[in-house]
Amino acid sequence: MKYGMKDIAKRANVSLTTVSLVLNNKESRISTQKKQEIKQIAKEMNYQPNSAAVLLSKQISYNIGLIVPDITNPFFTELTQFINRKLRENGYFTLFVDSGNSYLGEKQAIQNMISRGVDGILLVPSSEFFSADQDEVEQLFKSAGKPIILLNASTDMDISYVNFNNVEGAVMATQELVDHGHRKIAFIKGKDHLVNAHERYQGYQDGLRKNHIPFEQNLVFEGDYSSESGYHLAPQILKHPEITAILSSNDLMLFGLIKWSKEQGVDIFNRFSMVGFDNTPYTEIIEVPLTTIDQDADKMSADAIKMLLRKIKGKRDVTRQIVIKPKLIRRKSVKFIK
Amino acid sequence: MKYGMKDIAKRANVSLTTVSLVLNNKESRISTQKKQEIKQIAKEMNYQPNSAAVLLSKQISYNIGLIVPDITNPFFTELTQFINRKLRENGYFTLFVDSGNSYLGEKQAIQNMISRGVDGILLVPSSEFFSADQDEVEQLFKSAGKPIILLNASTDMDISYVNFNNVEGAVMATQELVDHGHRKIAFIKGKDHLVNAHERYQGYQDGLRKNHIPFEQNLVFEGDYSSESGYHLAPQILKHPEITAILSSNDLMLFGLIKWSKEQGVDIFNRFSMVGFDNTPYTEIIEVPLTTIDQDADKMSADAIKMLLRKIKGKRDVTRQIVIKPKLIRRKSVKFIK
DNA sequence: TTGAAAGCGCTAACAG
DNA sequence: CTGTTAGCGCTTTCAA
Repeated sequence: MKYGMKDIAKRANVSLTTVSLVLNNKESRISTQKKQEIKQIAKEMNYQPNSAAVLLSKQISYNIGLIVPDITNPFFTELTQFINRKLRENGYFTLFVDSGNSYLGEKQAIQNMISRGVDGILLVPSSEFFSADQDEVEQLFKSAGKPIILLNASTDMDISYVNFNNVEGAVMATQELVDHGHRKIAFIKGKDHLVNAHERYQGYQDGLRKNHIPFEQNLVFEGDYSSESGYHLAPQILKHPEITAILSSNDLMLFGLIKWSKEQGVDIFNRFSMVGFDNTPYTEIIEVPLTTIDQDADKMSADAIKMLLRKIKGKRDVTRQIVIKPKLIRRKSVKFIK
Repeated sequence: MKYGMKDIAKRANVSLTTVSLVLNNKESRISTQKKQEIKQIAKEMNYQPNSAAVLLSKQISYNIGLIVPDITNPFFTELTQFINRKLRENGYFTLFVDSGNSYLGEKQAIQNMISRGVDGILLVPSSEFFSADQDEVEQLFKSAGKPIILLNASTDMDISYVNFNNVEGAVMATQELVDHGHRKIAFIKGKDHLVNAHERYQGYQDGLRKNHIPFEQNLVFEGDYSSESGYHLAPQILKHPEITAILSSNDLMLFGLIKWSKEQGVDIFNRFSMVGFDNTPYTEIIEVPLTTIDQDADKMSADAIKMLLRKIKGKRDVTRQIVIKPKLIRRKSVKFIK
């Protein structure tokens, strides 16, 4: 059986108000004795507040929406786990949606979440997000009426976000390769409209320039961050005998490449030096552990949550953006050129 | 600005009821014209129903709770993604919680979800779940007052579940190894109280017996399904020169073993034939692709959802259990003994 | 120190 | 065919 405040009030011979007051630890001059008693009864009856009712009257749900493009991507998996835990520690619950990497999915998710009364939303935008009509997006955000924060993305729009410094990361990665004597470095990029993809591409070019290595368009290959796309790109890359190293916009695409090589019996690790992006966990168990750019997902999440909770608590926080420094993790996939 | 039914009613010069009726597509003799008009206005005002209010009056939230022990485990990741999508297709939203593999986490999650008015819960129990007091668990389920279904687990309690036939899977795996000439087969088991772990252990023993191979207690090692536990078990296993093959209760523990070997420079793939459990995606990109037992997570999820929605819709469904046949996926980690 | 009552946005009898 | 009204469970102002 499910009991409500009314039942407790009856059992304790007090009014509904009294019960509400003590169960919410509100300032009041109710005798300590009565307080104890009421709390005791509530416990006995296994009282659980009906949050729909609370939401309706307080307009606070203690629910936060989380939208990621693809939970299957280990980087997002870790992020989700961390956010879920952190939110719970702060008394919030997670409404989770995997947008299926589509803007439509994101839009529906946002509207649904708002309709469900979330107090705020953490959005890791898909690659489609930024190719959607900017005005529509801003409209969507405004009409939500609740704070929404972007993770793992930057934007010119008047929206708060926390992101990594992707340019810097890619420069570091490129430098690492150059330092090992590589000059013909292939780059696997993501779709252009994704700001992160763009920035990593930018960093790759900057890194080349810094070292006076000419940029060659035919050494860049475009995937979509999925393992499959790396898989499909593999044969094209292998066609270039001059390439000695590969920098990939993320680990996953490298995994696809590796899978293909495995199937074809080519010794990819011997053929190329490689560095990835994301420091995805499986990077450590593959044949030769991958050197990669670590994006501290936990820090990003923590910052985003802090920001969101501040906004929720009504601190008239202006739009802010946080940019986090990436780190190079050296493992075994980069070798000196022969 | 956020508009409600009242605003629409005012704008359309009709009563609240009328609006509610047409927006919910209820049987009514309201002129088609008025219906169109109202819907039009609703669209213009970007009306989004307040689901707290709906829930409060209808007692239906169209929210389903999903609890998994560890979203980081690729098997659960895939499950989560599938469930999330499937539920959305059915008009439901997912309240997600990573229980951190603890019974306390699960209990809190359940209570929280109920308090938030979910219509039902899909629970993938942690390894702690079954070591909790059975009576308390049954009590918890009863007091929830909403249908709860177990995934990836079996139980004697009066609870519906869908699970794989783990015994059969483990027998198949063992047989595969035996068929390749192995007789000294190590087994990495999970914690005993987890029924699945127990069943896989059982299957391993059955498989041995069927082939008249004596069971040896000192060839079995206990982990907890995490990659770390495999990592820690590695040195112990390597101490046994007689072992030629390893059957692991899941892929993850094998991954841990591989990681350790990598660090120590031992050629683990050459040393042992191995078969895992779960057909986790990364199984394909590691040095030598893993032979494993495939558990069709999508089928399991689909069955569980179907079952749950039936219960929610009030079909007085009795407690039912579904058991799914596993499949052996042959890759490269099993070789004939020399 | 405590209680009555209005209201949050929507649904569903019941009346008209 | 459409409107009135009484809740759903809880919070909060105001009064006692």
